[in-house]
Amino acid sequence: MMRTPSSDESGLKKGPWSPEEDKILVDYIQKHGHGSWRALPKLAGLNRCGKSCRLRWTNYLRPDIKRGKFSDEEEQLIINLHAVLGNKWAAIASHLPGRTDNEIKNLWNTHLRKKLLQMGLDPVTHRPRTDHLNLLTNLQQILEAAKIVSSFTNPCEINNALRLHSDVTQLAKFQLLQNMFATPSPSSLTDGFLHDVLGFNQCNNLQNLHDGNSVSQILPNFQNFEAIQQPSPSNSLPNLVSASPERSPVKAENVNANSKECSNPSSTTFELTWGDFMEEDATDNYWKGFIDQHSNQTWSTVQ
DNA sequence: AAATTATGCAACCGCGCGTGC
DNA sequence: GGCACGCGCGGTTGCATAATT
Repeated sequence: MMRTPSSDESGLKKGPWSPEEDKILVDYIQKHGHGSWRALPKLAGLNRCGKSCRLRWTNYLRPDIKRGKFSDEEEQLIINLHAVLGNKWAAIASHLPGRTDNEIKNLWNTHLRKKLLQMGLDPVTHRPRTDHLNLLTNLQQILEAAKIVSSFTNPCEINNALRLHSDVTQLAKFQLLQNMFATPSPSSLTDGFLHDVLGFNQCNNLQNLHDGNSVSQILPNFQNFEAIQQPSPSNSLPNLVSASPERSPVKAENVNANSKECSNPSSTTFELTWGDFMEEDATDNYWKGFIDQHSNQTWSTVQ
């Protein structure tokens, strides 16, 4: 780990610290305090710059440092503090005894940032994401489903799978719009975006209308989606959802009923729960398993 | 089993701020 | 006011290790 030991043009050592160097630094500071960091290396007999000594001490050698895995409580505290303070790692660290700004910054960049993204939250604003990248992620999952659909040979399977695919597409669109509506004057909510990406026609003035309205007030065919949207205590949602629906059984036919953009609005007969959609990874295997299961059991009755 | 890719994290770097002259 | 210096912060790097192919 770390860099290869080396020295810069001034002859000072750089890179990882040896146990001997650590001991010299610890011994010196325990005896004399750090005083002037700039003067410390010479006084202690270290071939390092003062900056390197300060970093090594504050991030690793300080006796009050707490090492080891962050607890769930600590992680949640960091997320909460980050929502208020932003990337002020030192300020955040001051609320977590024994943790350094560097450690917290690393934790954020390697774990917490991804965690928020997976929850459909923007790691900068902590608000639901409305950017195209998130949409593309959702659409990618839909395309994965479509890929599986295309592997079917039974016309009945294809018909039912396409209906499911249409429902999921509608759901993704609905959630994207809902997140956009939650943002004051979202820059991405343009007519071009709505037409080209979501396929909506006659969306003039939607940008102006959105403030204070719910999605379904403007687009009535999404009423049934909105009816099932509820806040969720869960913090582990796949990218498909940005808003947080609670696990609640809903018949697929309800989803389909008002989906005018669905090529075949007739209802399906199988039952699915939103939990099936929301709380599993939308992977090939997941979709395959999901579709296989339903095609084997109830889909075959739909002709 | 080997090669490749992804991840974690200690350490470095540049910049801005505060302080003293 | 302007300059120099020291310090601390946040962003980034690059290596070791883990995971995947």
